[in-house]
Amino acid sequence: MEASRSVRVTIDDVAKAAGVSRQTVSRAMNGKGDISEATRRKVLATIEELDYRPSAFARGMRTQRAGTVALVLPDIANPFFPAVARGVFDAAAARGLAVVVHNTDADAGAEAEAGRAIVDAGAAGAIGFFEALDDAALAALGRRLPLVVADRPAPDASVATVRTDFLTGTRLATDHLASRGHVRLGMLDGAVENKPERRRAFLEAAGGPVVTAPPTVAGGTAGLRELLGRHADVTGVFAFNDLLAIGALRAVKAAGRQVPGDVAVVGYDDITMAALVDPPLTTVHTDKYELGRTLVEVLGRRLDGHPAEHRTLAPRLVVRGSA
Amino acid sequence: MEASRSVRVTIDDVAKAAGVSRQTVSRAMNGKGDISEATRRKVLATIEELDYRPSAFARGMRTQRAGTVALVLPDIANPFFPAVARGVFDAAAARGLAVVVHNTDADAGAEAEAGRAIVDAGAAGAIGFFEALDDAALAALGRRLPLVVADRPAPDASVATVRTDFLTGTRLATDHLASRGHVRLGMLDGAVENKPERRRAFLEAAGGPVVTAPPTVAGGTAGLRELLGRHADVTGVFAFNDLLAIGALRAVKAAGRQVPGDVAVVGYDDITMAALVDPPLTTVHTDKYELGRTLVEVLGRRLDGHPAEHRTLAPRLVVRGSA
DNA sequence: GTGAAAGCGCTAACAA
DNA sequence: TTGTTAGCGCTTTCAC
Repeated sequence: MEASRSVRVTIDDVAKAAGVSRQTVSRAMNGKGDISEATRRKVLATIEELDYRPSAFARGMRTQRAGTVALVLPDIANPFFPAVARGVFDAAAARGLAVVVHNTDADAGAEAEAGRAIVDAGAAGAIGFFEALDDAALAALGRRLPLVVADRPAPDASVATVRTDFLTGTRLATDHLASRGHVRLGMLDGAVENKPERRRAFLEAAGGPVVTAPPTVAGGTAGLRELLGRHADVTGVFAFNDLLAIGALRAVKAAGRQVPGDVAVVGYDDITMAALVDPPLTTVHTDKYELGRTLVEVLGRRLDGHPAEHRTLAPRLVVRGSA
Repeated sequence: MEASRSVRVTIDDVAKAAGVSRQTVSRAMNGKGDISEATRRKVLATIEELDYRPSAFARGMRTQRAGTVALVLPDIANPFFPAVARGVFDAAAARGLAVVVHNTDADAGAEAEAGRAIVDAGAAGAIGFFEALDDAALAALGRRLPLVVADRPAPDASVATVRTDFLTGTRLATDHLASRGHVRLGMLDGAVENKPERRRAFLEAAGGPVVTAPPTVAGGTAGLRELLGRHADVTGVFAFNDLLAIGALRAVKAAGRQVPGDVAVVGYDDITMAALVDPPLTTVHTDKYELGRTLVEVLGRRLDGHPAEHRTLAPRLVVRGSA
């Protein structure tokens, strides 16, 4: 008893079995060109019967396009991105698209290399977070295939975008801190390329000292120490993301001070962890799943021949215990 | 001014430019067959010069194998998996493999469908967590392509495995609780298919009541209430994973009782969140990144013609505040 | 509405 | 060591 020799069922086998030509089979399965309902049905039945699966390679060779979309992101281990990715996977699966993930660490070289790999692979399109690549390179990529970028301005009319409204989100945070009586605010900004909006919005809205740190828990701890060390009068802290905010929370507590009594902290993103730390983090919620879903939706419309769209997702403040 | 018309550079263009045959170009870039060092260098230089990129489709059509590996997992939004995925991405990138991710929600139908898609796409191999698919179907998949499964016994000699040692991990947890003076232990088991090991190990090692709940924070909260409601004498709780454990922590605190004073909790996995909750979670650490890396390594050896291997990763206990 | 011919770009097998 | 031949399975003309 041996494993069944798997000889590939080709379009010709189906054609022969259904008593039609090869192109008729192609027409039946792709729904293109004129074909009588009767033949169509017969062919489809034969396909089913023989369990025929068209070769992605052969098809790609003709069309120069695979049924694959690329998802580019800095770090899947950063809790913001899995939630986005989940939205991408679900929406892509619903459209019958496979998703190839490229992890770049927000490195310009890695992002460029990912772009090259994506083009070489003949992906139907690409979506993602390009945090280091310059506009020219991004626009060039957008000329090679349908491209939707997240949380970044379009470098080019051909590139679609989906953005979360940082300005509003930041206002939400600083207004909340102000409403709690904090007059001197500080910001923990993430050391991330191409993301000046939150800082700019903070400076406009509240105008306090800004310390830059890696967007991690450890970065938040170090950053907060530096911030309060240099500006002892700061009582309200706005962080670039929740990881930084959680680090800040820990630093405040470690210094023997109270949150939010002595120092209030507001984060950004509302990652799962935010609700579970002590005190629970007050943060600006962005719908990460929806962001992922929308990226695919916008790409899908692009694939269907529509022009590049630009969507914006509205954030909202979630008040918990930290501010 | 128009976008540069992108006419594809083919192997024939390179051959012509280098003054050799098409096959020689193929040999030069794939390092197969005999070729003189001089020609090889010349061809490689020409490739560079023309910026030639071989067509993945054409290559796949000949070889019936793409430079792609599939990663199958239940839910990228569950914090255990991003860490594994990161290890997979890094190791795959180092081998020049692209990674296609299939999110299955541990649903048997979705896992089967993912398998079909993987085979159809001509993936070089597949790795992942099949939590619902039966052994027969898994073995069948393993016959179609190199397959490495995580945290599950091999269904077949052709299927390689990488597992974390649940038995040892569970012992570590129950022994620790015992050493802290807890005589009556309970377990919060995850409602997950094909994962009886932790429960079995718990029953053997400590033998207390087991409550099953969805492996989430909410599940842990509900599960702990049920556990303590039915078995008031339980003072030490072992959870299937950290999410459940964190939920349990919250339930204990919500009931006005102390952790670890009244009830001690030990989790499993050591997700990032574990160190950040209050009290910090004592948990069994498994190296998720290493798991992902090893999955790719074992697949790579398979791809290089070696037989299916079986690796086991050792867990270790991380004592924090909750037990 | 359907079929025949052509060819996408590559590599395995064989010939030189 | 290098070149030639053949063909992977599909879709896009174009003819009927």
